[in-house]
Amino acid sequence: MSDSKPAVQCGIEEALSVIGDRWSLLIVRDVLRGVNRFDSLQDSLQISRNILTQRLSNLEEAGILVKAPIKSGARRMLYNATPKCLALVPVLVSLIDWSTHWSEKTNARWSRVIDKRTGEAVRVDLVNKEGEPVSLLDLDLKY
Amino acid sequence: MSDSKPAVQCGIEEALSVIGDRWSLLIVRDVLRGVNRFDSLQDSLQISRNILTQRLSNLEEAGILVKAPIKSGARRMLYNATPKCLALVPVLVSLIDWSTHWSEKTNARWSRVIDKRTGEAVRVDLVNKEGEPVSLLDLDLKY
DNA sequence: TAAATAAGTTCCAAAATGCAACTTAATCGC
DNA sequence: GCGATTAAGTTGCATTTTGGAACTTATTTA
Repeated sequence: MSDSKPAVQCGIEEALSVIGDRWSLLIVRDVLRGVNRFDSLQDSLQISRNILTQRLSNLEEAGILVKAPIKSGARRMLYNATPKCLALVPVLVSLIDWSTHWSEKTNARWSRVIDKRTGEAVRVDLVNKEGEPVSLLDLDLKY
Repeated sequence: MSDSKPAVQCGIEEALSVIGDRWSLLIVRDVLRGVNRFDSLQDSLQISRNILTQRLSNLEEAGILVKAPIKSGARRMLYNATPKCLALVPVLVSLIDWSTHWSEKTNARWSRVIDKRTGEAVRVDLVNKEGEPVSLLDLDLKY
C-alpha cells in the first residue's frame, strides 16, 4: 500500500488543495454576495458549465457550500454559504487589500467587503495573540 | 481590435490572475522562508522544472520576485522577495488560520508565521478604518 | 582539469479546462 | 391542464495546461 498523495506539509497547502484553483474563491465570493444559483453563477463567472458542476460539488464536499432545493421537492437549487465559507472572508479581504495596494489596475469600482453597520470598507490586520498589530518586518516563517 | 481578455471586475480576480494557480503562493511561501534557488524550490515543492521556470518568470514579471546572480557574473541565481511579495503574508496567514480552524487534517507541526520578537504565532484580524475588530456577521460584499 | 552541479530547455504524455449541443424535469403563462 | 420555456445539469470532443524525464550548457568544486 503506497501513499497516493504526499502528506500535506502546511496549512497553506491544505487550504490551496481545497480552494486553490482558478474558480473556487470566485464562486465563494459570488455566493457570499447572493449569487447562488447555477445559471447565475455561470453568467457571472463565464465558467464552463461542466467545470462549474465539478467545483460546486467539490465545495459542497469540503463543507463550504450546501446545496438545497429552493423549496422541498423542487428541482431549482440554491447554493448557500456555510460558516466554513464565511470564514474565508479574511482570505478574500487580504486579496482585495493586496490588489488595492499593489496592482496598477486598481479600480475604485471594484468590489469591497464592508461593515454593514457603518458602510465602511473592512481590511485585514496582522496581529499577535493579544490582538496587537505586528509589522511585516518582524515576521518569520517557521517550518 | 477586440479585447483579448474581459476586464477584471474586482481585486479578488486581479490577485488570482497573478497568484491564483496551484503553485505561485507555495513558491512565495518558500522564498519567504529562504528557499530561493531553483533546485531547492523544485526539491521542496516537487514541481516539474518547466512549470517552475514559468511560474518564477511570471512572479518576476509581476514584481513579486527578483532574480539575481549569487554574485555578479555568476550563473547561480537567487530568487528574492520584493515588498510586493512580503505584502502577500496576510494572504498566507489567512489561509493558515482558515486551515487551522476548519480542516480536519490540522497538524500542530504545520508551518506558522511568527513574530520574531516574541516567537508567537501571528494571525489575521478583520478590522475597520480605525483598526477595531469587525465581526464576520456584520459584513456585506458590495459590487 | 575532470567530475559534479545548477539552472534551465525540450519533447512528449497525461490531465484539466473549455465549448456547444443535448437531456430531463419543473415551472410559467394562458 | 397543457405547451413553451427555463434551470440544472450531462456528454463528447477540442484546446490548453501541467507533468516527467532526459538533455544542454556553463560553472564550480575537488
